[in-house]
Amino acid sequence: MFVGMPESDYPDVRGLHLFADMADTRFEELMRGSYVQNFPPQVDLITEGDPSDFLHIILSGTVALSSSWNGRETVMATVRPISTFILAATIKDAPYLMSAKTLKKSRVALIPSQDVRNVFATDHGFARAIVTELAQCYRSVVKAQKDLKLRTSLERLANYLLRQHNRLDGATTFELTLEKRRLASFLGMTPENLSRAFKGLQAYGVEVRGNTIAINDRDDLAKFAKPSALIDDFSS
Amino acid sequence: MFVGMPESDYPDVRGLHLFADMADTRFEELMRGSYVQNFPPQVDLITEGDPSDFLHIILSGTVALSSSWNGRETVMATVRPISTFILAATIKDAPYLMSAKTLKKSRVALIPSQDVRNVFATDHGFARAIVTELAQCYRSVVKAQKDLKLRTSLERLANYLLRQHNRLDGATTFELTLEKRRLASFLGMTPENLSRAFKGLQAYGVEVRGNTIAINDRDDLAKFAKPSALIDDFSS
DNA sequence: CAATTCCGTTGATCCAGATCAAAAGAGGGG
DNA sequence: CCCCTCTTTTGATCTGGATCAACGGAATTG
Repeated sequence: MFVGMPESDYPDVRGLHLFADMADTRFEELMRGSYVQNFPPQVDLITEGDPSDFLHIILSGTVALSSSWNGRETVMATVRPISTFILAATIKDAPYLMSAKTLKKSRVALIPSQDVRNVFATDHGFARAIVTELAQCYRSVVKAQKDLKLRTSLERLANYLLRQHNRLDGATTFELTLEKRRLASFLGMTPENLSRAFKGLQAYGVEVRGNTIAINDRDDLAKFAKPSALIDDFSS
Repeated sequence: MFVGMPESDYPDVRGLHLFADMADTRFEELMRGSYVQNFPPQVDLITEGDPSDFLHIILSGTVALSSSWNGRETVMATVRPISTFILAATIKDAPYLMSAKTLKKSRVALIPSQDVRNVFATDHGFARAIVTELAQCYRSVVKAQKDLKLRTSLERLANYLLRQHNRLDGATTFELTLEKRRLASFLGMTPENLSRAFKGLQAYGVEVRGNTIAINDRDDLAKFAKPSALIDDFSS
C-alpha cells in the first residue's frame, strides 16, 4: 500500500471547506499519513457495520452510499467530488451506518480516522470546520426525510428534476447523473415505478430520451412540484 | 421577559454532555444571557422557516418536532429532558427546518444563538462537544431514514416497541409516551393504520390496553422485528 | 456478429396502506 | 353529571405503488 498522498492532490483537498483554516503543518501531517487510490466502478469501499478506519474524500468519480436490512437495500445518497463522506462515524469512532461503492472509476483519498480525531482534538479551526460540515450533513438528511415523509413518489421525482435542473443551471436539457435503477432506489421507489413516474410528468413538460431529460416548462413543473427552500435548497 | 437563568437550573444544564468541559466563567456567561420559561401543553415554540434565535434546552416535559409541506404535516422526532434541540440551525445561523411544540407542560431554557456561536468560536472544549452532539444527531437521522426506507409500517412499529421496551428495561409492560395519533405520524402512517398494526402484532404477543403495552414474548416479537444495531441502537 | 447479460419499459395483477364514514371511548369544563 | 370535543377504533372502499412476467434494447463478451 502506498502511504502518503501525492502532493499534486494537496490543493484539491486543501480547497475543501473542512481543511481551509487549518495550520499548514497540521494539514501536511494529516496528508502524509493518508493515501490516494484509484478504484474501478462497482467496488465496495465500505461495508456498513465495519469500524470506521478512514475518513474518505472523493476526488473524482461517483460513490453511492447505501444501506440494507433483512435482504432489502436502498440508496441513501450519492457523493460527488470534492467532498468527504462518513465524517460522523470517523469522529465518533463508531461503525459505519452505510456502505459505499464506486459507481464510476473514482479517485479516493483515505485519511486514517485516528489521525483525524487527533487533529480534531487539538486544532480549534479544524474542530469548527467539522461542526459546520456536520451541521450541513445533518440538515441535508433532515431535508431528505421530509422529502420522504411528506411527498408522493411523483412529487419527489419532480422536485429531484428541478434540483438537478438548478445545478446545471439554465439549459432546458440535462443528463441524469445516476443510473435509473439507482435513482429509483434513492427516491424510494421501484425502477418500474420510476419509469411510470417519468410518464406522469410528461403532462408537465418533462421529456425523457435515455438519460437526457428536457424540462420544457420549468414554471409548469414547479407549479406541480411546489419546491420548498426548507426541503430542496441544498445551500442552507 | 425575565433574563438570566435561575441558578437552580444550572446543574441540570451543566450536566449536559454539551456543556460538560466548558470553563465555568464561560458557562455562567452563557447562562446569564439566557432564560427559562414554563410552557403549557400545545404551545408552538418554533415555526419552521423562522430564523434560529435561540438554542433550546428541554428541562422537563415533552416537545415534538414536526414539519409540513403543501398542507401535509409529519412528526419528525420527539425531544425529552434533558437535551438540546435545533443545534444545527443555531450553529449555521440558518432557518429552522422543523417546528417545535410542547406536548405536555414543559420547562425550556433558551440560550441566544448569537451567544452560542460566540462561545463556540472561542472555546475549544465547547466546539468539540458540539461536534460529538451533532455527529450523534446526524447518525440518529440516518437511522430514522433507514427505518423508513427499509421497513414496512408493521416492522417499524414492532421495532419501536422493542426500543421503548429496552429503555424502560425489564418490565413486560410499559406506557406509551406518545399519543397514538402522534406516534402514527412519527412512524409514517395514519392513526387508523397504527390501530390495525397493533392488532397485527397480537400474533407476536403484544397486548394493548389504552396506553399500556404488554410485551409478553420479547423473543417472539424480536424474531419478527429483526432489530439491528445499525438502525435501532440509539447509543451508537 | 451471434450470444449473453443487464437495464429499462410496458402490461397485468396484487397488496399495503390511505381515505372515507361512523361508532365508541375518553377526558374536560361548565 | 351532562354536554361537547377529541381520540381511537372498526368497517368498507379506494389507490399508489409493489410485484410478477415478458419483451425490446443497449452494452459486453466470446
